[in-house]
Amino acid sequence: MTTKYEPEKVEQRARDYWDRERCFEVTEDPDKEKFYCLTMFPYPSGQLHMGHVRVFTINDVIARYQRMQGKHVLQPMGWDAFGMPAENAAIKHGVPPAEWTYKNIDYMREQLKRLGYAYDWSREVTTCRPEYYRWEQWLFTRLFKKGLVYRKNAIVNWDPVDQTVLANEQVIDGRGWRSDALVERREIPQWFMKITAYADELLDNLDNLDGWPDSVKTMQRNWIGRSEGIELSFIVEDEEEPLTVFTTRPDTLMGVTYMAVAAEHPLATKVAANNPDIAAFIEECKTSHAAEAMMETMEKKGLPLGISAIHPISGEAVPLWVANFVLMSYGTGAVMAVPGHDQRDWEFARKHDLPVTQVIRPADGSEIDISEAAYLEHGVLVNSGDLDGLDFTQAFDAIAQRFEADGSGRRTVNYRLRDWGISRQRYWGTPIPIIYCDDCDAVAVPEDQLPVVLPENVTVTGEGSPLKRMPEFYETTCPNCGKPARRETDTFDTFVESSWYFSRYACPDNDEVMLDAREAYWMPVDQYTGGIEHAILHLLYSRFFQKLLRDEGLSSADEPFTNLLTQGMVLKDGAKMSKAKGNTVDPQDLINKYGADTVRLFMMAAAPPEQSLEWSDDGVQGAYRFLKRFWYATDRHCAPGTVEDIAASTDAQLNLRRKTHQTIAKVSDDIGRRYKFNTAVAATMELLNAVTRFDDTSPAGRAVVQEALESIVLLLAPIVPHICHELWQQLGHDGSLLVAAWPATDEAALVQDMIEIVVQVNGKLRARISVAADADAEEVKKLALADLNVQRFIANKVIRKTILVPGRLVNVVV
RNA sequence: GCCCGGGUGGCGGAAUUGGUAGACGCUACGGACUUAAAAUCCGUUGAUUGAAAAAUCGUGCCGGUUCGAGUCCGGCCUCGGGCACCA
Repeated sequence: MTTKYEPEKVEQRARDYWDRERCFEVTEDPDKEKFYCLTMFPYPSGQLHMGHVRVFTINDVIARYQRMQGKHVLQPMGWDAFGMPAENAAIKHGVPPAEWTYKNIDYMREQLKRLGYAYDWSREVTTCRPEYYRWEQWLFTRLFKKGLVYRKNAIVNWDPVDQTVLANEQVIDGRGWRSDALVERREIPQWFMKITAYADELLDNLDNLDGWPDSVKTMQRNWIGRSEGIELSFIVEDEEEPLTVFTTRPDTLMGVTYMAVAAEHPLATKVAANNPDIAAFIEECKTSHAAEAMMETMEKKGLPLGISAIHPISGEAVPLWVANFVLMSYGTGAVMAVPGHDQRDWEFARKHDLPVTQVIRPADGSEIDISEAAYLEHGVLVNSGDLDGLDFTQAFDAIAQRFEADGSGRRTVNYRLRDWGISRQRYWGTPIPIIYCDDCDAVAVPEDQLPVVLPENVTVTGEGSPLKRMPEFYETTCPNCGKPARRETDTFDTFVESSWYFSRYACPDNDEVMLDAREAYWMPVDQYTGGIEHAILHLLYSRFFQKLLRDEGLSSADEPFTNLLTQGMVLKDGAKMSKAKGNTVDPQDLINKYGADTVRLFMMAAAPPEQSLEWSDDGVQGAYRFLKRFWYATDRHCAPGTVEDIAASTDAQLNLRRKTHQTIAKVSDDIGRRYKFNTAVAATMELLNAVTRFDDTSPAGRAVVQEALESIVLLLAPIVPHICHELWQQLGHDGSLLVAAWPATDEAALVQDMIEIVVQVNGKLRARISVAADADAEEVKKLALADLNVQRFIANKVIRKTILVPGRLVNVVV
């Protein structure tokens, strides 16, 4: 008699067991080897989407596998609970963001539990709770006193109708997403964290992150963008202040034919005062988008300012332009243009009939035509007076010395990385703990007045932050002088919360200190898994925060994440699934229909973790069918009763045993080293197929099947834990599968007498031959040449050479 | 525009260090079982040629290195991610 596979019931029983036994709650145990296994925590958007299921399942598989390896595994879960969607929902439905968020969290927590993830729920962290964000407010005030946070003006997207600051994604074709008004660039004062102070360490430490993908490290290196160059000053006619520029190519200095400043540059502002054309141009630049991608792709425009700088070597006048592609926030807001040796300068010069001068020639003496394109390579200087003939390094040094001698320039290092602007003019975020006093300026909220609690019962309209309309929030007194003062109403960028939550999981209940001794036990995270879209910002900010925490004496770890796995996106219709695009797929339907194990299995079988995965409803059936086959195969095998331990003897029995141990070896490598869960699933499917085909109910045959099925249960336990929990007991085991050890490969079972060798002639496959596993090279070649089909292709030809790849192939070259 | 990835049958993917291209699964088709359907089981499934044995072509495009290239090199095309206020 067979029992039906009913995933709903099977999974309920497994979950009840794990809950009852508190299987996944861990405490610090110095005698055990810890393994901290973490995914990027989710934003509580309402329901889980396929991207969540993918990343959480990947991480759960690793956590459960490591546990079977005997590690003491911590896998926590929490909520990145502040953010824009809650405000958008509030505008749309009139529900306060807090209420909406907590409701979503409750629903999504149940979904996660239904999926059977091995989380230690006792450590749950929710970033919108004061007991969490108070500590980042506290850290902020410490950094403020240390000088690592400061205030300066920065450009934002301003919606003049809604009277509010817009995120880049809320600007659509230059217009506000709700008001449809033309968006303006506006400068407002904002708080910044000095990430640039750690630029070199963030860059250098990448070399030690062996457990990170090269692609992510490369992206971060390029993002930091360290470049060595010279900062030098040009005297501007009739101006007191010289114009300072940074260049990595001082060797091209004699090729400077014009200079350009940003629209926001003081020189441009000054000229605009008496020049309506320039004023209009600057005004036009104000309506452009704040995002760099937009700046880089828009048409390069500029106007001559009508004033000139003096070339510091030749003494010639160099015309000054204002241009929309020069960024005020990068470098000095001014550039020297060398159209002969910079492609963008070249194109701009062509368009505006500015002279193009060649000052570099190729070192190999080849001819170039500067009128066709800019020559970008390093070479030898020409048309540069006494610098002619120098190479790049010599010219760099000569020019650096010349400027350093008279104090008008210096060698310096420039970074593409900018300081991190953390102010947001939004309500649903951590209040920035600053008080503004007319006499004392900006004052940090004293420690004993923290946290600054965000009021949760508010109405959000979409026109500015509700905090600005709440005197009961912003009216306060100066902690310094006691006079009436005003609280900061801006909140933190939500990346602040996600930059240290992984440490807080170690001690989420501590209301005395930010981090305690438990942090030292668990940190750093051994395995961090998350989307590739976070390759730069979140991961770089988290690395930065780790260094801040270390330098505050709160942690001893230099880096937060030892090993990083970046999973690809789940795409729908070729695009990233996102709340904004509304192309999400709700996995709940699939869970209801097939159970969590089927969904987990399908996600793992469909693609390797690092690749993006185009979502399709097909294929889930296959995963479900496999689990049913697995269930019935075990059921059928167990029905006759106890299995005796009898050694395999027939060829078929030995073959199945070999397949079993080949599979153990393969899956161990796939999960433990390669993180290729799709091929691990395929291998166990092959093994089950072999079990199903194996037709031998003799005592020895049943013993071999018992071993094969037990192996499948153990190998699949991390991926489909519920069904394995039940089948493990059915196979006669009393204890929990969770404490079972990962299976070991029996090398003796892998031994084969005969192996297959491929025979090629001139690299083309012509035959497969069977040879003794211990046959020597000559014997294999002899057998290869003796094959009839091989003979057809080498007949009447001279064998020039024979290549033998031991155990694999022979290639006969004729 | 710049940086980082990807492109293999009808589809998702496999091929781990330059050595059998298409494992495993899905779909489709054929068959078994059934009064019937569902479920399940068995078989076929890159293209072309062939009765078969087998042969030729084939991993986005063009070229190169090699006895041998999906894999390495050069140049393109195309799709995806990131570009600092989506998370």
